Parts: sequence; C-alpha cells; structure tokens
Amino acid sequence: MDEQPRLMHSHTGVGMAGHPGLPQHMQEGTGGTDGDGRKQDIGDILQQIMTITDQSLDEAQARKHALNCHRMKPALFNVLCEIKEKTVLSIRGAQEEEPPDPQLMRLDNMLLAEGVSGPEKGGGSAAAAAAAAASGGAGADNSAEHSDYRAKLTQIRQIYHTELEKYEQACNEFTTHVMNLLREQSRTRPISPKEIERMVSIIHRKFSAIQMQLKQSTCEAVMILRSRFLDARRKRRNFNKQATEILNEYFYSHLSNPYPSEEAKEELAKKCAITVAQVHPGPDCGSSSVVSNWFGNKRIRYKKNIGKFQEEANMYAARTAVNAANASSHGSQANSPSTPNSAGSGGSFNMSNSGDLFMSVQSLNGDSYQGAQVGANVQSQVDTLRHVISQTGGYSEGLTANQMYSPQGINANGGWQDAPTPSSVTSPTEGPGSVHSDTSN
DNA sequence: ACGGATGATTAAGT
DNA sequence: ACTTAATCATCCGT
Repeated sequence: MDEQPRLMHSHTGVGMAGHPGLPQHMQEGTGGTDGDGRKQDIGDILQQIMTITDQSLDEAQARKHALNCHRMKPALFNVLCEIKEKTVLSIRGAQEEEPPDPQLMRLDNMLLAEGVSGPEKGGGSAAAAAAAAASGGAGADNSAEHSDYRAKLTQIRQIYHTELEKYEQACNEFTTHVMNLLREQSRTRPISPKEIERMVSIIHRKFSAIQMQLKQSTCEAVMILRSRFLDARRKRRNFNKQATEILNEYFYSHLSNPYPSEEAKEELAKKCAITVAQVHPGPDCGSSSVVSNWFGNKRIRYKKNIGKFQEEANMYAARTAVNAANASSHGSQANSPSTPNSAGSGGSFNMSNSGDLFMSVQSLNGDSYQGAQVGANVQSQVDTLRHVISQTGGYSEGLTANQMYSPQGINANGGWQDAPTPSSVTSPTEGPGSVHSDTSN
C-alpha cells in the first residue's frame, strides 16, 4: 500500500507543474523557448502521462501501449528500478516482525476448549463429553437440558465456521486480485517479489484482524450461552433421589470418617451419574468435585444439627446393615423395599430384626435421649456384620460398628476424630440427644 | 408467595 | 490441596 502513495506523490509533484489547464502552456512554453527537440519529446511524454487519467479507458490503454513501446522506456525503467532499490530499503526496515498475538491465542484457546473451533462432534468440550456420559444413567432431565445448550453451541459453531470460511475466501480472492494487479503493474513500474509478498502479508494481517473480531464475538456468544445454560449456581439442579441415596449411604456408612478418597469420589460420581454442571473448574476434575461439594455440605450440616439428621442416619445405617447382611447371605430373595439402589441382591436374612431396629430408633427419636442407646441396640447386629463385611471385602476401611449410626465420631471441637474405640458406645455421650438447637441456616 | 432444603461458591485456616 | 464455615441462589413443597 506504499506504492499507491508514492505514485500519488509523484503524480501530484509533477502535476503541480503540469496541471491540466494553465501549466500545460507553461510547460510547452519552457520546452519551446529551449528549442531542444529531445526535451520537447520528453515534455510531450510527460504531458501524456499526466493527462492519462482524463482519457477514456481505451485511449489510455492505447497510450500506455505506445509508451511501453517508446524507445526511452527501458532506460527510464532501469533508472526507476535503481531509485526504487535505494528507497525501498528504508521502507523495509520500518516494518516486518509479527509476533503471535497473545490476545488472538487466548481467543483461539478458548474456542478450542469450548469445542467451537475444535474437531466436529462431541470431543473438545469436556462438558459435552461428560454430559454424553451422564446421559447413560438417570440423566434424563440432564440431557434434555443440555440438548438445548448443545444445539445453540452447534449453531454458533456453524455460524463461526461459515463466516470464517467466507473471510478466508474473500481474503484469497482479494489476494489473487491484488497480485494480478501488481503483476500487471510490474510491467510499467518495478515491483520486486518481496514487495508482493509484503503486500500479501499486509492483506492477511488485515483479514486476520477481521477474523479476530469474529472470534471475539463468537467467544462472547459462547460465554453468554454458557452463563445462561450452564451456570450451576444460577440454574441449580437437585440431585435425583438415587444419587442422594447413594451419597447418603456412603456418608452414613463412613460416618466416622466421611472423607471419601479421590477414587471413592469418582466411583460415587459414576454411580450417581452426577449431573455435570461445572462452571469454573476447568476442563477436567469433572463430577468428582460435585461429590466433594456434596460431602462438604453434608458434613457441615450434619454436624451443625445432628439431631435433625438422626433419623436419616439410623435409616441408612439399618439399610446398609441389611444390605451387607444380604450380600453375605447365600439365598437371594426379597430385597429391602427402601433400597432400590443396592448392588447386592436381596435376602430375607434378619429382616424383622432390622425392622425392629428401625422402629425403636424412630420411637427413640421422639424422646430427648437417643444416641448411645441406639448404638447399643444395633451393636449386636453390627458386630456380626463387621466381620461379614470384612469377609466379603466390601468397602469398609475404617468401618467400626457403632460409629455407623451414632455421631460419636465427632469430637468436642467439632472435628471428625478417628475411629473411637467400640467401648465408647456405652458411655453417655452428651452430644446428639441434647442437641436441640434448631439453628437452621 | 414463603420458608426450608440444597448445591455451589467463597474466604480463611491448616 | 483440602476442609470448614458462611453465604448465595435456586429449588420445591406448602
């Protein structure tokens, strides 16, 4: 684009002297008074050049051809080339250097992460992949919710790609056009290949600036879409019943130490087909952090008001006890009605017993005294279960019987202490029964 | 519409 | 890095 100004410059420079109108005479006059034929000739040529824009296209073309065939042309052209050679160096030094734009890279990365610019289907976006995985389980509402999101995302991607292609095409067209033009012009003025190259790069830069705008707005669109559909805080979904039961089961059967390991979290997440509603936590660390949230909330809320959770605790404790017993039993019969999720097949072993346990717990619940006695009630069964469980190799790392249902794992400081001795069951723990502070949020 | 339940986020502590 | 405690924002039964 420097060629144009330079041409203009030379044009105007001579044009000052040879402006169509008055200067025409002046030039003719100077040529005439000199009397030199050669100068007259050159003056004529210059004059023709100056007025070439005023002529019709055909005329100009003819004139151009005539000039090209002029005997002075090669010599003049050489001079022009030399001059250009000297001036072009100073221009070249001014520019060049094009470090990868960090902004552009940021946008590219985001689009890639968002699955907009990445491979066609499924991949790229971790959210989409996880959503697809979750849809296998009980994620009916989940997938339905995400289908809308994904449809919109696909729409964005399509628009993005078509636009990008359009720009690409326009860029190529324009580039070839300019190159043709330059090649054509190179017959009348010196244009080095490097200059063409530079011109092309300039064009590309301009178009990539446009592309960046496209990317920018695409990113914005995705962000808006994301915040609309996936912001878990804005659109919180409760876990379905099964998921809650699985989590509760784990929680109450590890009440002494309800801190699932990373693997356990993964396992639980998989089991629950946890809805993937991650926002900030990057591409990875998907659903297990949801489990972490759940356990964090559960621990704190349980601790805050144990009394309120007592019934639930007893229920799940009984349930796991039954499950464990069933799992160990040889026969497979009626399952516990309230455990739709248990992996083990049913067995009628000790059903009545656990039912009694449950009833007694409930009645106790109405009283102001619970904890220890409940634990004692269950003690016998749990003791049998404990070794059963260890035999069957079920997950029960720190599982000591009485901690399953009584909140004795919690020490005075409010922390979860490690595995108290079984004998502590009998000691009248002051905590659970007397806690009546209904300080709910 | 209201209030409790609940999942997620955040600040602070370890 | 992980937890607790507080808090936010939404869900959901009434």
